[in-house]
Amino acid sequence: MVTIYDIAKKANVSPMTVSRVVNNSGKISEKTREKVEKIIKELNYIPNNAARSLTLKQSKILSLLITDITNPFYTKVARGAEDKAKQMGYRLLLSNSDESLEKESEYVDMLISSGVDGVLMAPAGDESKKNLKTLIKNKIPFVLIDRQVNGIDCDLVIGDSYHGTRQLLEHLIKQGHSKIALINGPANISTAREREKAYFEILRLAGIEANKQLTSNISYRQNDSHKVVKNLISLPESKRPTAIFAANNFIAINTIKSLRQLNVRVPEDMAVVCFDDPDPIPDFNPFLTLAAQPAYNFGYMGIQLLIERVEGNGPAEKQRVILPPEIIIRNSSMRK
Amino acid sequence: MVTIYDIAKKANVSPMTVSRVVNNSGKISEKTREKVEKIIKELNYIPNNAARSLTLKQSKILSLLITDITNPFYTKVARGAEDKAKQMGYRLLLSNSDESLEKESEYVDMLISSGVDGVLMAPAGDESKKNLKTLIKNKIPFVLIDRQVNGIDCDLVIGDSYHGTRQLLEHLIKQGHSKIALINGPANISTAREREKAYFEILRLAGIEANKQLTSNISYRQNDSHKVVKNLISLPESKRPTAIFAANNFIAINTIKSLRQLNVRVPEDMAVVCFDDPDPIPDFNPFLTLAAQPAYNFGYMGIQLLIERVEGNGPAEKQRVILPPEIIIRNSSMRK
DNA sequence: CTGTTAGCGCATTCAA
DNA sequence: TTGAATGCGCTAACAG
Repeated sequence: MVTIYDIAKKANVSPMTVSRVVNNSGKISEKTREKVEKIIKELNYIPNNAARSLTLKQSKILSLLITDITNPFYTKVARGAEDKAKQMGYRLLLSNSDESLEKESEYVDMLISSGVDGVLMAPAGDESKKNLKTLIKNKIPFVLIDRQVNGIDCDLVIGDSYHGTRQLLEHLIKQGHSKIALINGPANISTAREREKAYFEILRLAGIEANKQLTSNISYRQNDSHKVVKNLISLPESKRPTAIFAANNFIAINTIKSLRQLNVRVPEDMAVVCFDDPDPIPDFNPFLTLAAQPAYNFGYMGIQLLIERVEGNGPAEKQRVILPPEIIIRNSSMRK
Repeated sequence: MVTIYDIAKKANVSPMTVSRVVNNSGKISEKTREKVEKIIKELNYIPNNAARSLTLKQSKILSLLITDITNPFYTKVARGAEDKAKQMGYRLLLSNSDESLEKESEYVDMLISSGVDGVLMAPAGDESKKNLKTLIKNKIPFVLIDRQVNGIDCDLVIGDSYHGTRQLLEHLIKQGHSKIALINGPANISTAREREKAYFEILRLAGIEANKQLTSNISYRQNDSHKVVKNLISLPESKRPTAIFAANNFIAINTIKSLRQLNVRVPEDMAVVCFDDPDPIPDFNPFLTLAAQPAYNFGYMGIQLLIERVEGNGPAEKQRVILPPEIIIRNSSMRK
């Protein structure tokens, strides 16, 4: 490994001078700078970050802790986060909590131990509070994306569940649906709670009586929908829904898979709408009606807020960025 | 920040003893261990990795450097890599080269500077040789996945382009196609070269005269296919292909998009097959006929080989793992 | 079984 | 404008 000492010796200067050249700090004569830089190139010197972060107490590494890297939503978040981080001279450590609190907890410890400067996190659920407290105790700034956590006041980049839900449901209602089921994510995740609240409110405003039998909570990522779908289908005709509002993309896909297995046609027998595009390439399967969230921006803006905190030039009060979804109406919800 | 010194003082032992407890190394009396562990919990001590890697010259961080995080193929690779890394007590730094040599080069410098113990990498192309040489110079072990690089002898986990191509083409031929176009990835990527070689060989074996006009090279990830598709379509009927072999999932999707825009029906007017599933959730759109590669295993085994190298218990000779694809025949290639 | 010494590579502080 | 001393938090090597 090449160190500043090697450079220093060869250049006949002190290690400190080399450090100054590398970091562009202090005053250096043009001559020595050139001499040192030449040798740096010659020897292929690359600074040792472990040493640097030990002295500086900062690593220029940020962490993105998400819950499901296979979900195109988070994949785009990662893209945005990475781009912004790179642009600002930070590296990004990407981790995956798998919607598991324990995994999240393990990762948080890892991250602290790795000395990351900040964490951009989609919390696994409300119980993530414990992990966030750990971050606070260790003075590591964090920004939450996509989901909030009760009792934690911090910078946020979230979507607008209310308006997304509203537009989706109003579209269904306009299509003539009044029995609309909600297959929701877990109740301990803020987005699910918000979507459920909006669901009931909007039905009420539309003069539709909501039926608790039509709502359920399952995982955002595992394939738990089959039983739920079966239940819905087996309801007596008078109660059976004609439309399903799936709280996210994976639930929607698995729901449609289940419906197909049960020989229920979409959209003829059942309309389906959801949040977030399941497709890595947009518009390839122009089928699902959905509320597309600007995932890339969740990541991009999230990192931006985070870096402001890390570098200490953010405003005193916490910032809440709310990004509106775009409703895309396609076949899965259209009466033929 | 809590250090071993804080623990040591409170426990009335030496820092070294604390270190031993933390690392489970050496002999420690049950009594002192308990005492120390209690205080560690009490003070919420988390080891400082920068310091540790500075002394140990290893960070327990591996890097996964891929070319496109939005591609479900790599997303699954990341999953596999992460799972194996975690299981072995390593963390994973995930980076994205965007198929760009310069980005890759920047990342390689970053990684070295971060002191990663090893790199699992899908090289952007043959010119990645330069970046790999940098790794070698810095004595950082690496394993290549998905793609090889001319002139670099190293551990590999790759797919079987020949057999995948063969099965795909034989299927098309069995369907009665003889004018089969190849829309390939860039010629400086090994998978593209291998698929092209296989393409010509298999056509020859089948007694089909290949026509260079029917083959082209575009990017694996950008949407470059439109012009190519247009050209193919505008060929005189006697030369116009009836089937397209797309070298990867994104090319296939973009190709189909273009075909739709040009009012060419798939599969009625044009069959399409490709490598790799474009869907994050398998079997949701049971449409594309494809050679599905075991992406998860690319990552999982890649990390396994890498850790063997990192820890110095790999075999002397380089290991080449070749994972066969699974052919999934669906509608996009079926004559009605 | 436990403690002391020394040094990993770098940048801050102070001195020249 | 440059350099020397010092310490960041940790562990290997040695001593007791």
